[in-house]
Amino acid sequence: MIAIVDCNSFYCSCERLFRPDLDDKPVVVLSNNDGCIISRTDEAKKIGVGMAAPYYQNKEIIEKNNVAVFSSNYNLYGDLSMRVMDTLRSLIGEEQVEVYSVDEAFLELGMISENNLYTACKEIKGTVEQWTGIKVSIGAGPTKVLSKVANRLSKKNKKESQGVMVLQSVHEIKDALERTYVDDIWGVGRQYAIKLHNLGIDNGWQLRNMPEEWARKNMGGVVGTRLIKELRGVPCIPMKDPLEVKKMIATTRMFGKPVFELSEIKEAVATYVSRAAEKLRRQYYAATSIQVFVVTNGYRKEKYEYNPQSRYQHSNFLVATADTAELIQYALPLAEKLYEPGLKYLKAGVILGGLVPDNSIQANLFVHEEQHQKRFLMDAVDNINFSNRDDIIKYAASGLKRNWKMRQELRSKRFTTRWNELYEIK
DNA sequence: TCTGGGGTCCTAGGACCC
DNA sequence: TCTGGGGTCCTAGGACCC
Repeated sequence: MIAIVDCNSFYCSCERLFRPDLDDKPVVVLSNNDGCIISRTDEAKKIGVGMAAPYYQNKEIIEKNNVAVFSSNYNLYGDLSMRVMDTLRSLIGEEQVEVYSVDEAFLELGMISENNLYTACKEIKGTVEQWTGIKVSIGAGPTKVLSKVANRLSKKNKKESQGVMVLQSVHEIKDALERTYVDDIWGVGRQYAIKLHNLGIDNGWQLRNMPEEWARKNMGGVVGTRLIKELRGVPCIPMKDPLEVKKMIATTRMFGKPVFELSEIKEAVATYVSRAAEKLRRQYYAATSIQVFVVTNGYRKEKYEYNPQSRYQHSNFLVATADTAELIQYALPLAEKLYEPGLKYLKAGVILGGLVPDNSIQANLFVHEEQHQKRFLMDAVDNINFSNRDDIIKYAASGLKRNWKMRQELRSKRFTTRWNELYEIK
């Protein structure tokens, strides 16, 4: 059996941890640039705040109801996420936990007897909540897809389920799938949901009973057949090896306000390269390719038209690197190639690909000793930036004025990752 | 004035090989 | 009038996820 542990309104819960006065009040957290609402509590949902909705469209209702609003504080959420995951690992074993996202993890529960599943899940939930202060919901079933179905229902009826739902018997599974619209099934997105409804397939049980061949033709090939099998209780999406390496690392941002000048775009690209390279080094990888892209608001002249268009350029390197200076040298010419005067630029991004573990470069005969020195330099820079302030040491290419920087006006303190932002008790 | 960021997997099609 | 079969690698694009 597989379980999924999911933190309730994760970002909001993190904010509440240091603001207990908000425990029963509506809270929302905004995306970068304070653009969209990306986390909301049940209280906020109840008064009609939309999920993933633009902030400005909800401003009125938010102000009227005294909703607490935060800009996203990823240092804080990342640290608390790690605590939740560490707790899970210590409870059921490192090998049994697959971290699926910042607020979710799959658990392999094969070692727990079927009769004890519910109790075990309750215990896991209780311990995580007690140790970290973050509330979670747990769903369990014979496959990942069914565990997600269970998890969703457990959240929907919190009182009745007490945040834990286990699907074991055929009868339980049938009942759960009949109560779940296809739209709410993991792996069915907007496009497929429309297609399914048009065919009269509305709930999970109906979908489960479709032939695999049909799914192969109509729901993205093998992806579709896997989904049907999982709904039938046949595991097809295995647990991932925790040691598996990433395939790409991206840093992309909307600008705080639209940008027109090449110089500003180059500054932003250099800055994003620095961020991405930091992530790369933190995981002991190096990259062999880079992709730079920009998003413009399109060619149409109509006012306020939101019609984003992206353009890409990429290049490959002969020798993998994790050196910021070198990566900047690859990236800037790409930015120049992308630039076309007169357009309005909304966003830029950098994607590092072809990742390899960086010890494989050190083994490369053709790498000069100097490369290793650069790695020491980078480590020193990373340490200083991390322990003091982001970008206290940075490359000149990434700019000093940074007019394009994103807005983050309502961010809470980084209580758990910065010495000078520790929680104060007076 | 204002709409996030960071990922994964799969497929089709082209270039190339013997 | 006629032109194989089998394979790999790469990229772009589409769908999905949180």
